Amino acid sequence: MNNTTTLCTKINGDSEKRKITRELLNGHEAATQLKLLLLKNPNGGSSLSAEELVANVLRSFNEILSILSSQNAGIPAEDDSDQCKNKRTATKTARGRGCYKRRRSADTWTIVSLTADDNYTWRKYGQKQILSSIFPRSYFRCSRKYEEGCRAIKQVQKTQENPVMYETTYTGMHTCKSTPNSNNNVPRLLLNSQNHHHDSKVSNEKDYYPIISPLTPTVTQEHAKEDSPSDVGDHKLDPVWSDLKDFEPSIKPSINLVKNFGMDSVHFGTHDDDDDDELS
DNA sequence: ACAATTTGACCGCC
DNA sequence: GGCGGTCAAATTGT
Repeated sequence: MNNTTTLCTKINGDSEKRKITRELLNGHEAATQLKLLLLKNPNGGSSLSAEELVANVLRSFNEILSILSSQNAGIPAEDDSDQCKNKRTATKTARGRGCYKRRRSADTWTIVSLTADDNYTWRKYGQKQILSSIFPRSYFRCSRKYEEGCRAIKQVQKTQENPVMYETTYTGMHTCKSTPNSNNNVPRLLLNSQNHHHDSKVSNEKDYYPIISPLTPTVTQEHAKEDSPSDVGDHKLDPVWSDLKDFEPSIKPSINLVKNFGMDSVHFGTHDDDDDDELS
């Protein structure tokens, strides 16, 4: 894969490569054990519990993402919206409406999962019907954007191939200090199972959230340029599990899904676009 | 009353 | 000019 090659060129040093490889393998192994665990035998031949395995998977990928993010750390976030006000002035939009600059080369990470939920609080700011898909694309930004200047945004869209799956593209890292959940690295799939409401803060997502456990997100990094996606690694995967609590009694893991957690489905790619574009 | 979402308009990029 | 991303007023929810 060229993407992988491209990624490796950005890794600083062999030790990090080795670490990434190790973590990928570790995560893969944990996912495999989890698959076995969930498929049939409660103990799956593993000495670890499902929660431990999941935590292991998450930890591995978080570590990787953290490493990757460190490649790009230190690139300062640009201030929102002010400069565009200068640029665009008041000819059309006195308050700067429509005044923005696209973020073409920010870090983007795509997760294909059975849920788009996560533990961050997102504020929906738009939804559009996209030509390439019959399903609308929803746009979210971190609810702490204005409080803490957090620049994380995400796009959520059902996949056409498999409408129960959601493709969530995260752009930029969380610069807010919000800790989405106190159980940051502890999957909650077996916790709080009684309630059945997908009331993440993003209410409209629940319109098409599946009530199926998001067992195996496919993570794709499309860009790795300006911000470090560590937040993505630190927290974003967790959310995936948050909906499990709703589905816990009837988890029916899919082999197909599980296999997505194999290394083959973790795609890290980079786009070499210019990186001066920013959201307004 | 405040917060979050919806939705049409606006704008940049291709 | 079309498409996709963002803004913000209006609407809805808590």
